[in-house]
Amino acid sequence: MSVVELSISRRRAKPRRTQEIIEAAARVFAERGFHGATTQDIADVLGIRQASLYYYFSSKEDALELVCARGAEGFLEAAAVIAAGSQSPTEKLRGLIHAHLAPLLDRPDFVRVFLNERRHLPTASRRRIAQTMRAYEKVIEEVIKAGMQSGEFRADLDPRLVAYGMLGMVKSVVGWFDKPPRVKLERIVDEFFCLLVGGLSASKGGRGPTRRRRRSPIDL
Amino acid sequence: MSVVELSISRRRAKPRRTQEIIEAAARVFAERGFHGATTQDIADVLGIRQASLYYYFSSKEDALELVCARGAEGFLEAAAVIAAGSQSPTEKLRGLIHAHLAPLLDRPDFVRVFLNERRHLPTASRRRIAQTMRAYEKVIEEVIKAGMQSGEFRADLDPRLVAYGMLGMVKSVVGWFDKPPRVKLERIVDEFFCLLVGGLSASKGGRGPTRRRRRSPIDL
DNA sequence: GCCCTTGTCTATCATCCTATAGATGGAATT
DNA sequence: AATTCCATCTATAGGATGATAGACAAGGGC
Repeated sequence: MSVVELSISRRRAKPRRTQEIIEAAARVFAERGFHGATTQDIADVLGIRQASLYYYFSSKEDALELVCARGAEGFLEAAAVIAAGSQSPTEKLRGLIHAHLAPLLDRPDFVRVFLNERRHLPTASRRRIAQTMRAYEKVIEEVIKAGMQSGEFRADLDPRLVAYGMLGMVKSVVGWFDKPPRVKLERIVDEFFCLLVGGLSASKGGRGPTRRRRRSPIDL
Repeated sequence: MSVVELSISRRRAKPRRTQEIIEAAARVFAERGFHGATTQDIADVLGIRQASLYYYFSSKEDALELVCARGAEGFLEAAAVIAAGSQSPTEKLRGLIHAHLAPLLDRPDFVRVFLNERRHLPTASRRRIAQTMRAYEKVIEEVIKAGMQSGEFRADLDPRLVAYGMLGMVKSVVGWFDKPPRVKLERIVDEFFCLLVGGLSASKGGRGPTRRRRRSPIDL
């Protein structure tokens, strides 16, 4: 068996099970927090022995890194693509909200762990993620700034605070979106977008962006 | 010494030091999370022995309860007072934002622990706090509903989602308000209020609430 | 001077938890 | 059929951690 074949079979065989292991870790970390969770808890979810986990990761911290990596995956990239596009700042804002919320649908636990437990990562990877997130915030801030400069957004607010406010709003969704009563994610995007752009006040002449009533079949 | 005097002297003597102990616990819990923190860490902050802590609380969990209790203190009450007042919904909204942020000034660590670590409380107190918080959310939702019914707020948004959005926004402040570059809390209130009520869009006739330029000497 | 209270200390236990080492059984490969 | 590889197991080391028990020093009231 050649080296190439070996690495291929490794890439075929391991990932399936490894994925399951990491998913279990994500679930447990999300539920109890990193330090509140034991490797035994993870093993229980999988129905295997605690020590068997170490075949897949080399330490509990390592498992956290794997989970966080997947939880953080794509945020910056997706935002950067949207920001670099040719839409108006208002349209971009909608895209950014949507892009931030979309990962909650397919990997909520990973996102949760990434958001809540990343501070427990070893210094190196924590720094790396922090840097990525700063860049992410920057992207959003720049879109807001652009909108202010183009006259599309009001210019009397601090773009950084607006960015933080919006981020806080969307980040908090992870805490309740899958608890009853369940709200369709697309509706959250819609409402938050309208709220952010148009504001709560009814006393407006030309009210912000017209609300999209129905959306194209698959947009998510 | 009568029973009454005894209980008075207890309430005079202990609280000073007890306060310091709980403050240390709050600091450590805020920094490392409940399970990530050890009683030794708390003792180190105080410069005493780990075992000495147990003179002040009976278990680590008990310490968490004390910290969380103080962190949660007053939120619901302050909001209820504002909601019951005679101001307009718009004014009330400003008050609610302010009331939520104010505790960050004098006890940020307690609030942090309350927000991030309350899930690790023993079931009983966790339930109690959860209930209080639901009531708190309800108060905010009702103010928003009232504004919609009075025609002061736009009525095409889901009041619950608006409440969640606003809460997410203000809750996130605990994560960055005391990191450089520091922003005066009153300014955060102001900007978030304007953003929420007026929206980001510049295309409005009568723009939401006029921004308060200078505020009365002491409002906090 | 005596005694009680208060706050802290020393010493220690028992438990829990991560991580390692090496064995085992079955599947795949040769 | 023999060998190798993979995934899991058993057993356990080793350390950290929460908590208890009891000693002790300082200070105030009697």
